[in-house]
Amino acid sequence: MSKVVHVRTLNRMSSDVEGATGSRQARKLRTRQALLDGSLRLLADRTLASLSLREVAREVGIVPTAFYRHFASMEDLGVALAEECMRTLRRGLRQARGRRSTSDLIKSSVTTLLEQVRAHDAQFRYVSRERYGGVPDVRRAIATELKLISSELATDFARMPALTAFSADDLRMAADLMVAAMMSIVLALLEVDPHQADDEREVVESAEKQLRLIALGMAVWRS
Amino acid sequence: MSKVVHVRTLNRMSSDVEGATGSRQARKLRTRQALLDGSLRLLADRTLASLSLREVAREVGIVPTAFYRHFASMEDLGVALAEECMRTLRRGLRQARGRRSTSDLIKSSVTTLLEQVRAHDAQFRYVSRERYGGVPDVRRAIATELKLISSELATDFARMPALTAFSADDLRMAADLMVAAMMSIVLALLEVDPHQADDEREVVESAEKQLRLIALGMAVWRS
DNA sequence: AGATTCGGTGTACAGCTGTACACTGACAAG
DNA sequence: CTTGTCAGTGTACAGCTGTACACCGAATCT
Repeated sequence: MSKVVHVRTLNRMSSDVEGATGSRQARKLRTRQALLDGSLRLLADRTLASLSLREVAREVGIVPTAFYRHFASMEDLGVALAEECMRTLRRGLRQARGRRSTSDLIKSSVTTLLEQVRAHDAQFRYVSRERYGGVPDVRRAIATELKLISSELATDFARMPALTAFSADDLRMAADLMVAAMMSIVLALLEVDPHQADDEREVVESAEKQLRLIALGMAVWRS
Repeated sequence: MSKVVHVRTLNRMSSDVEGATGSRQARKLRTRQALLDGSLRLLADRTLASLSLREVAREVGIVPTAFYRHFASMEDLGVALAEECMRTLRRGLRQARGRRSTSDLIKSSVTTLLEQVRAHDAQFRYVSRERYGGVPDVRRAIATELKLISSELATDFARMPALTAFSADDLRMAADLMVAAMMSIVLALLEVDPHQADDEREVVESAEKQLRLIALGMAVWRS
């Protein structure tokens, strides 16, 4: 409510207000980002398909027709949003892989995953909701990024001395399984209430065991 | 199109036409089922959230307001549809487990899964689409049924001599992982074109390997 | 045979949707 | 200083939505 007035004001006032400063293209970029952020806010517990153009325009405080200055359609917005979210996610995972503690790789992976999910709740919710339910283009965008994550993991596997017995195909297969398991863990984490520390711990422990089970299988695998 | 006329005719004509026969409650049940079937047809490549009451009424050839004689809302219809689909799926899986070939359990499981997916394409699509994207009640209905499948698998595991080393919790954990892997296989199968036999075979083989990897892990697991 | 139930119909309305069209005024370029 | 660009505005409209309301007529009950 107040937000609407806020932004609307920003684009009108001459100066001294953050929203109205910057070059024209900078301002355009800012409202574009506002559209993405506002959509994500509205998508906290709904599907993209059930979100109307007018609604997001209202949320960011622009008139409906102005939406078209930034996106050709809601579907377009959805794709851009998916790409932004997946970029965030992939960055998080890469950073997670970077600080691998030698002590317990799996434990630290799950911990980092938990941190990421809690830090980027809305993004994870959007992606997991649209991954299969969304319009084709959004689905494709997400699938592409997930494939990327999977192959990054596969090349990571390839560098591990313990996994020299794996063929390239099998590395891929194992990475796919690992990613699938992690996605189902993400979904379990999203469903549990963070305030219920016990429930959360239970999910985390089960997740660690599942990954350990897969790792165990990989240790005795022969291509 | 012609369907609309068809059904509309059925409910009007006096006799000799299948649609107008039977007791009143039988007829009611039949249109209720028609609503479920029609919805599933329309949901082939869309979300429940994007499907309107009027649309499904049109599809089955009744007037919009008549919808309320059968369901209180589209959400209600969605829940009923989810339950129906999951019942079908669970029956399929149970039957799959029944005819376990001693030769290769995993291979026959994947084969049966493929058969089931191909036979009940629309149901699988609906469930996997609404599993995370749907309205809360529909999600809950699906989650409940999946938990059931998982625990059926867990009790199955419990009867296997090779898995006596597993605690009850760990059996559950392993079953959850197995179900998660199978769901991701289902999704891969839904995405591949059945006419592209090579692609399909590739997915099947990868699926078998993934399940084998998990089984291998279970074989060397110690609670 | 008469009364009741109830799946189905048709009309109606307010509220929302996407988007076409003409506009304004601050910025950027010449 | 003039001119063009373009993110934003406001109005307008047709089409869709859910659902309230009054009604009908065949199956069912008494």
